[in-house]
Amino acid sequence: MSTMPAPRRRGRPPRNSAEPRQDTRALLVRTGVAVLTEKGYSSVGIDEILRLAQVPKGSFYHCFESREAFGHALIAAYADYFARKLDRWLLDAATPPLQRLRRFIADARQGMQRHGFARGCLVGNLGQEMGALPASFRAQLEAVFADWQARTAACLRAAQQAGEIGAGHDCAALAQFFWIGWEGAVLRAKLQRSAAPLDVYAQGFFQLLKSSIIKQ
Amino acid sequence: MSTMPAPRRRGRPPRNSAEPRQDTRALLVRTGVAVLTEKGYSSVGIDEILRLAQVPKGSFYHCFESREAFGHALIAAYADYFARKLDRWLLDAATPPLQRLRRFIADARQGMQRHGFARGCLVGNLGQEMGALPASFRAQLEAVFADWQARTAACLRAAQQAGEIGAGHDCAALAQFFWIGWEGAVLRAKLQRSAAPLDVYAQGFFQLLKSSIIKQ
DNA sequence: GAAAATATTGACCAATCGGTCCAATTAATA
DNA sequence: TATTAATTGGACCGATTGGTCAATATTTTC
Repeated sequence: MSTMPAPRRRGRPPRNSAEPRQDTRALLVRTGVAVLTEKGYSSVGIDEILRLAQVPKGSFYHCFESREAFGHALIAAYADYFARKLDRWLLDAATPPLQRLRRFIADARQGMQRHGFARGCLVGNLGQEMGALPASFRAQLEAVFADWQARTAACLRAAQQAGEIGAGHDCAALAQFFWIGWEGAVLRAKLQRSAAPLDVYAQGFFQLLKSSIIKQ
Repeated sequence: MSTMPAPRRRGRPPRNSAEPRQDTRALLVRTGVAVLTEKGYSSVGIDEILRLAQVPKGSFYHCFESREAFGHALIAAYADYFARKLDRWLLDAATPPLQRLRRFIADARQGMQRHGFARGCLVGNLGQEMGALPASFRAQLEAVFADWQARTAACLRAAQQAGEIGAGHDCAALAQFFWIGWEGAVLRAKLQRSAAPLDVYAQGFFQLLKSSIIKQ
């Protein structure tokens, strides 16, 4: 988070400057994602975001209709950021498919380490909090998982075609399994402030990939 | 939750009646566990518990020093309840070890279904929220996972001795893997309001157990 | 230059938060 | 019966919550 000066003038913004003053909105989203990946939704008030981003309350409610709308925007921004990250690793044609997955995991691991294992996954956090969240979040969160799983399944099918994993595997089910458990691993890594849970989980998952399955 | 009448008289309680008036405390713990397994810690205020349990605030602060102390009591109660549940299944000598684990999973699955997949795991919930929780919770939550994993590892070792799983497996690591991923599965089951994530995860885990491992 | 459009600002609001405090009530003790 | 211990009950407190709004500042359009 670059808490740069970003003077932010009042009054109607000049039309030329890129989008119609998306600076403030983008700053709020960046700050919000950073805070919510660490603390979740329920425990973070708007004022905390505002204080960190140095944005007054009026500006917030100019950019977002409500806290709930802000939450939706954060999920969307995070999902998009993460989908691009997944593609960067999982579509790298120069690398064997299974190795791509390993590299994504290593990248995610490094990301958590960089933040001292304080930040987890925004979607996982809100998923866990679903019982206390506005109902509108549920469909959005489910869709994000479905998207990530689809991208992962495609990579696993590539691995299958490359002969890296057995033809008997159900790649969609494997991708589902991966993301179900991976979110648990991120949870534990946060709790233990350690990469060990990520490593344990990754090792087990690749072990599972090695097993050749006949019966579904 | 049996919201029985339980009139709860004021004034000094009679000494004979079991423990020195543990009714109110136990009621608060029961209510708290029920609510927090669904909504987590951060989003649940004391007043909500009090309203549900029909207990006035003065009684709460007579039983617990603070909301934080209440949280610790809830974790302890839940961990104890769950450890007994684990033992009931995993130490059942009349059943093959792997079948014991399957039965525990089936029981947990049934438990979630019974509550319409609204309630998850208290320890998982608070673990996810750790970034927003008082620091004192961390060690307690870690210890609970360590305990559950130890009980599970013992069952896996029994399976190993019975020849149900390969001798090459590291049972402690497998148990760790199981609980890391299982919490993720519970999270997803809550999000999707469906048992499917539990089933997908369980199937993958038992598939992993079937694979014989040489290299650790 | 006047008017309209757009964005910023922070004081303000009702509701709720965790927590305090003490009167009221009842049982045990003397 | 008087005193003390234990527990209930709920009014109250300062702080914080999500959200509103009128005032202000700036640019565009006429």
